[in-house]
Amino acid sequence: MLIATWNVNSVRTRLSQITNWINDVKPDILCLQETKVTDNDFPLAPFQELGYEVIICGQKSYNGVAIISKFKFENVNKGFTNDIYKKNISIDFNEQKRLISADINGLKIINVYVPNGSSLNSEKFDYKIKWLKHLSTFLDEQVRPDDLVCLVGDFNIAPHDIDIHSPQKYEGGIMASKIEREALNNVLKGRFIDSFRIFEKDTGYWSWWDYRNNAYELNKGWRIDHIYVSKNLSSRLKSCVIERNQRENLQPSDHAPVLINLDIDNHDEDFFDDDDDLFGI
DNA sequence: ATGGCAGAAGCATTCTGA
Repeated sequence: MLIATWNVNSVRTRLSQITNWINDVKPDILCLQETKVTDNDFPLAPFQELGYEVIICGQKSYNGVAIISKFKFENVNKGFTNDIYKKNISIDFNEQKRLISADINGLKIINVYVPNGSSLNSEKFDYKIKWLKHLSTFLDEQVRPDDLVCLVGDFNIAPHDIDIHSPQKYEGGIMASKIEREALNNVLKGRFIDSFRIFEKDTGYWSWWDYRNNAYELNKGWRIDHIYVSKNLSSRLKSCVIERNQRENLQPSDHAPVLINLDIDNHDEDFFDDDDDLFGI
């Protein structure tokens, strides 16, 4: 089962690149961020024509998330759930469309677009940290111990120094600060693992390159897009790759897709069933 | 310290992103 996340920086501008990539890779589930479009104007048909269902949670100009799936959706949540939501009376975290989740083919898929935060002394940074705390509470209440969970998206945080091309230059700054990393760890709380780091321990792998300063050509990137899976899925992970060639498209997104292959189609029980059938022949 | 590049809104230029 192929599951992907991609900050596309406008689904309408990137539409043909996304459908081309779907035709090429044929993911089972694709989570999008920064769709930058209202639900009324979201281009559903191109994905439906490829045999996918779509759920969307968008707004005008900014933010916006969507999930595209070969399988049907159950228990769809757009934004934070009401029970969580009403506990915070100071900030309306559902105003900005940054969260969508659903149960898909036995998995709980949670797609996030974490706020960027601008700079450490800004109000936006304060919002980013509070948003992550809110997400942590959301997970506390939504996720059961035995759930099979994929928490994916653009986290706008490099988890470690090896996830930045020049860690000394950006040390302690936005997307690299201790405060953000601790807020992220509080979300993960030891219950999730970073799929990419199961397969690759080295530095030099990026999912985002700034449009400015020729960053892609100079390979000055950051790894800020992540696929976290619950620990009970770790033995099912077959691969995790960053599709960096998508950053070489004409008029590309500044992010590349991240893709995992999860072996949940062949449970042990199924193997036994197959064996029984074979012996019966 | 600032801008650089890109998208949306909307028609000149501003806001936002990371």
